[in-house]
Amino acid sequence: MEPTCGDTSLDLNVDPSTMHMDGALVEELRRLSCENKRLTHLCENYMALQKQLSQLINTNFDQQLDYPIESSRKRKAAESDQCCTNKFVGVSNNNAECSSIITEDSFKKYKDFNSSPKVSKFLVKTEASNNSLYVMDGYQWRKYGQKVTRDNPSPRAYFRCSFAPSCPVKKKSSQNKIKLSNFSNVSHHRMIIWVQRSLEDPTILVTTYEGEHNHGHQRAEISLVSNQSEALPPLKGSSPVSSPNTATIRSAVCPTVTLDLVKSGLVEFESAQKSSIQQFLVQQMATSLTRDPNFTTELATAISGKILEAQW
DNA sequence: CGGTTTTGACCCGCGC
DNA sequence: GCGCGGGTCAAAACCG
Repeated sequence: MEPTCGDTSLDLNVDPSTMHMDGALVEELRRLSCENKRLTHLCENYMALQKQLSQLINTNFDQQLDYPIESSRKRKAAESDQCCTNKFVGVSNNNAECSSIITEDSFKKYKDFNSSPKVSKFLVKTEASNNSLYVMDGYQWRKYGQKVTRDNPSPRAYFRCSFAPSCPVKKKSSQNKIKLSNFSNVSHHRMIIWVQRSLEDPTILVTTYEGEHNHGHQRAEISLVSNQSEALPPLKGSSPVSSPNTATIRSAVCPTVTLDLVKSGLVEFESAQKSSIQQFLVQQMATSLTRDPNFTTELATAISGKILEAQW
């Protein structure tokens, strides 16, 4: 499937002082130009193949997602609520040619069959070595249970949205536990998530959301995992969101950025968050690309090709 | 010390 | 009514 090609590594360590526009050099530049065109063509073919693959995967996921939700209670709810069930497929950018891949942290909504988000289902591609059930989607979740279900040996983890100004769900001292009856009054505010690994593909996390957030994102946690670095471990213990008025952007490479929401407010935070993420993504891509010796080689080849074209 | 995670126990709905 | 299985609770452990 992967197109085969010869050794494309080029020795561009040429001393400019020894550079003479003689026949040999022109011939070399012509060869490099041809090679560059061949690489470009190769890259286009690769992208086309990858597009086809992702379309194929999406088709398969659509078929797999048509199974009813496991619990009989859920099954009934799903039947009655079928029209408002969303099915999303989160697909990581698993381009092996890049030195960075975007993992579950930045999964995207791939399909939206209905505008009502009461029940949403995501498939999130994860690293094979990553066994955690954490899905970083910008919100902060508190795990409140884990269960091994009958039809899947992988445990299912249950999370609740742990922070919202209007959300009364809080864990207090042992004398002031939140009872189940408290939830019934605020059921429309309640946001529940459960996560389970797919039986067919253990690297895929099946993430189901129930309810709607009545607040903005509390935290944008984008993790770009390069070939050298590791995925961020789940946040344990004390949350980096030290107060309800702060939000933290973490990354494996960049230092932690904490935004003060006291003055700016949530709306401004949303835009600041987006621009921070965009800025971070650009920086991360640039860092990853410049760190890759193959990229610098290809860049030099492309530039020399352009120079050659201009000269002809 | 306060918040989060873990995990066994309990609750409750459903099918038989 | 009983058993099963999924969902949730809550005490203890853990962590920064």
